[in-house]
Amino acid sequence: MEKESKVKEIVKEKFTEYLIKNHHRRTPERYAILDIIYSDSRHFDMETLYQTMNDSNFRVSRATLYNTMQLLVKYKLVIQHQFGKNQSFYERAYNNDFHHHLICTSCGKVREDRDPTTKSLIENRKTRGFSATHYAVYIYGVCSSCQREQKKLLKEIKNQQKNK
Amino acid sequence: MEKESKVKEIVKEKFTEYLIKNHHRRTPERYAILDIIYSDSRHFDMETLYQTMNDSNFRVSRATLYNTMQLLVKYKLVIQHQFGKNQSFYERAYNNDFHHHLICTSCGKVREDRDPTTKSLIENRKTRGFSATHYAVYIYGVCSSCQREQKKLLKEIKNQQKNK
DNA sequence: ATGTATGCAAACCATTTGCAATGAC
DNA sequence: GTCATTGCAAATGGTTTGCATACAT
Repeated sequence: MEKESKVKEIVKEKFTEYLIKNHHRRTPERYAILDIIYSDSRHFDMETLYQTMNDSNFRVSRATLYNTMQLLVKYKLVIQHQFGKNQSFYERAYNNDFHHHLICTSCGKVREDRDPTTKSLIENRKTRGFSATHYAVYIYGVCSSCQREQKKLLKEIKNQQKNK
Repeated sequence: MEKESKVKEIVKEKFTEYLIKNHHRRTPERYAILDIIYSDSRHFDMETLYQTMNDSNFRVSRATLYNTMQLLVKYKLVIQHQFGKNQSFYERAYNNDFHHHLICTSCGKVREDRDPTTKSLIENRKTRGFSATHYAVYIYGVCSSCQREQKKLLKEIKNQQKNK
């Protein structure tokens, strides 16, 4: 808990630094958005963020959300993902351990999976003529609950054929 | 060259097998699309595929393209990517060595980078309650030509400030 | 005071969908 | 002959944009 609030302070400082350096204004909206994002370490989509913001005491327009997310991504305070649908997902970048993303192609849910080995492997891999800043690993498959669902369905089909 | 045409034959057979098994029709459009895709080993977007198809002697509608791509992805003959924009990219799945994707955040170009080590590491990693089918590694950064561009720009700015 | 950021609504654009016509089975 | 597939055009939905207003500097 205590550590979390410290993280919030640090990213807030970093954000301030970037905003000043790039001659952008330090608006309450921007800080409110950053705060909400760093109140949770999981990934989220825009609609969820929009709802969460407006359920909290801070009403923000979608336009401002998109605008601010672009800044945060550029400043590397937020990572942007696309898990196969034409929709962006985001997660905080600072103080967030590297993890693979296990994406269920059946229900669309995304699970995280920490993997320090792959992390260091990818990080230490140098590629001539390319200056890497960040990376992502997406593993597609079927999650356990969808596997159960599919087995059940298969069984039903077999039973139906038997009863013919 | 010879090997390539053999690959085409094999995927064609696989496609036929899947289509029959799933009671889908074997239309000339579907085979023409598969053929075009396996004429190139690089990734491509829908618009490019649409143009390529129509520049060749086979005119196909966008609807059919999207429809067929869904099938090919489902049958794992094609891999679908999203490199950060709300647009899908595709590449053939069969006989295509695993590679990382180096995505330039400046110009958007995507380069491939073979890496057998990471491949086996990810493949051998078992995750409880998740049955993985395929995976992708995206590395974001700045490509060499954009790095040069940026350095040049920086120099110009410095010179301008000097001349003031 | 100046001009950037916000909020709203309209525009955008890749993708999906509805439907009549076509053609694989 | 039947019904899945095609092609077209319209709809969808996440994201972007234009513009008047608000407010950080």
